[in-house]
Amino acid sequence: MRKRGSAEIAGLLRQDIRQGNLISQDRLPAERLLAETYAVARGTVREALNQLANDGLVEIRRGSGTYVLANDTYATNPVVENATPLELIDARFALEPHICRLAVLNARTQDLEKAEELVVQMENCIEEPAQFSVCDTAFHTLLAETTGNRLLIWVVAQINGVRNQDQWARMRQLTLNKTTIAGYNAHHREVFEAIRNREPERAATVMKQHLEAARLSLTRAAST
Amino acid sequence: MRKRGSAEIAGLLRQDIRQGNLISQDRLPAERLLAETYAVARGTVREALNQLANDGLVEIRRGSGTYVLANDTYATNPVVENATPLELIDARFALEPHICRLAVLNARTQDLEKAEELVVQMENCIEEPAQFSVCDTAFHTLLAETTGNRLLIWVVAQINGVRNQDQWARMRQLTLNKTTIAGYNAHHREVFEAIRNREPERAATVMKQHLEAARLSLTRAAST
DNA sequence: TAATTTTGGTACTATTTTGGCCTAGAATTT
DNA sequence: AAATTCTAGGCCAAAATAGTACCAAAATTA
Repeated sequence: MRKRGSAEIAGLLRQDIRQGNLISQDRLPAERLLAETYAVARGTVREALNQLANDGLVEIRRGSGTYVLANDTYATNPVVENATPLELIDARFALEPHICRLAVLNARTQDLEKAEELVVQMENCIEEPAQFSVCDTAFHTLLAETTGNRLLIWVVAQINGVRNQDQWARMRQLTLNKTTIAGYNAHHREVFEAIRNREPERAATVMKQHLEAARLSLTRAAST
Repeated sequence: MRKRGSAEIAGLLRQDIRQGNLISQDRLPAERLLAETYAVARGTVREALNQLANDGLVEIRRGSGTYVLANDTYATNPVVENATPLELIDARFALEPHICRLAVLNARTQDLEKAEELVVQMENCIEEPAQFSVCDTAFHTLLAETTGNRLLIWVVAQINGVRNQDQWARMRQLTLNKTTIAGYNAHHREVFEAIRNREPERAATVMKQHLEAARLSLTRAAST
């Protein structure tokens, strides 16, 4: 892991603001908390925040907190922010099966290694929904990256940004239990093996089944 | 004069900056680290960095690091702006067939009316590639809107926003002739009728054929 | 309202990181 | 053989960071 200085942290926060993960008038975590989460001294965080304030991205209020300012430069996207979990699943239903096909065509050895690593990691997360979720996102992101198509990579990144929303987190908590995680893991492994064996249509089909299962969990959770 | 190794490294870094892997205000790895990663002595790296600094690409700050400067020459636009026509087609290949399915499920009478209007309009554009192109975009956008999925609508809008004027416009000029427009029109009409008749799979299949044809035109044009 | 907690502001020192500079020797080109 | 470039290492000074403590403004709570 690369050593992170204030410039890196400022960059990370800038990216979050640009992508709309942090929207106007949101309050950033306290400096001491940011320092802890980035495993960095508070002074470093302060330096990063001052850079952002200089750029007019945030406003720092003594005793209160640091707030994201409205900015015309980085147009935030209310549509993406407000997407419902069901809209999200539909979008993934559109994208990911074909992403699987393209991944089959472009997967290199190192991609397969990374993918298998993630699959194994997820299989060890049956009791830990939160960590499973992180790996799950990483897995689907990796598939997009494997396509080598920058446009698709970007689109998936945007959509993944939505998954960090409150509503999504709540739904996830409702739907992710031992049984569903085990089911998802079986899907993930099958997708991985289809890609490794260079079977594009099978990979796409399994991904469809995977998403269909996810959609079912969602609608079932929503109706209770 | 011996071929300078430092020039090679300067070239590699220059490429990273140009491609946007390193963007404005990013800090380059430390000289000692760069030396290690490029398997080269530190002095060589320093020589390379001084070349870049002379070219005004980076700023070297003693005790701090080497930073990428903002530069207008290498436009560091978002990925979307720089997507190639082929990446674009692949992305549409992923999205639009499923969008057709969802459109079938959600199409209201007024959506069908608008779609038919656009189909007719395109059929009158056989001699006018430019106007055909506008209607074509509108048609595909309408399909996305018909799904009612705001996330998909947004994604398609972003993809349609791909400028990359030069490359894209050139490709369009190369590929859009009377014959191809006529072919596309047949596809569009068939998609429209599949949606009107509530046949989701047929709509998706025809859309795939449509995009396959578009991809073929592209690759054929690119190889000439 | 008053007390408490939280939050940013500031100061200070010790440590680490980083670029600047130098040298001697090996490798390559002319 | 001469000249140039690269390697490898050490040392210096500038800058950034870690870590700590305390202050003041704002927010929260009793």
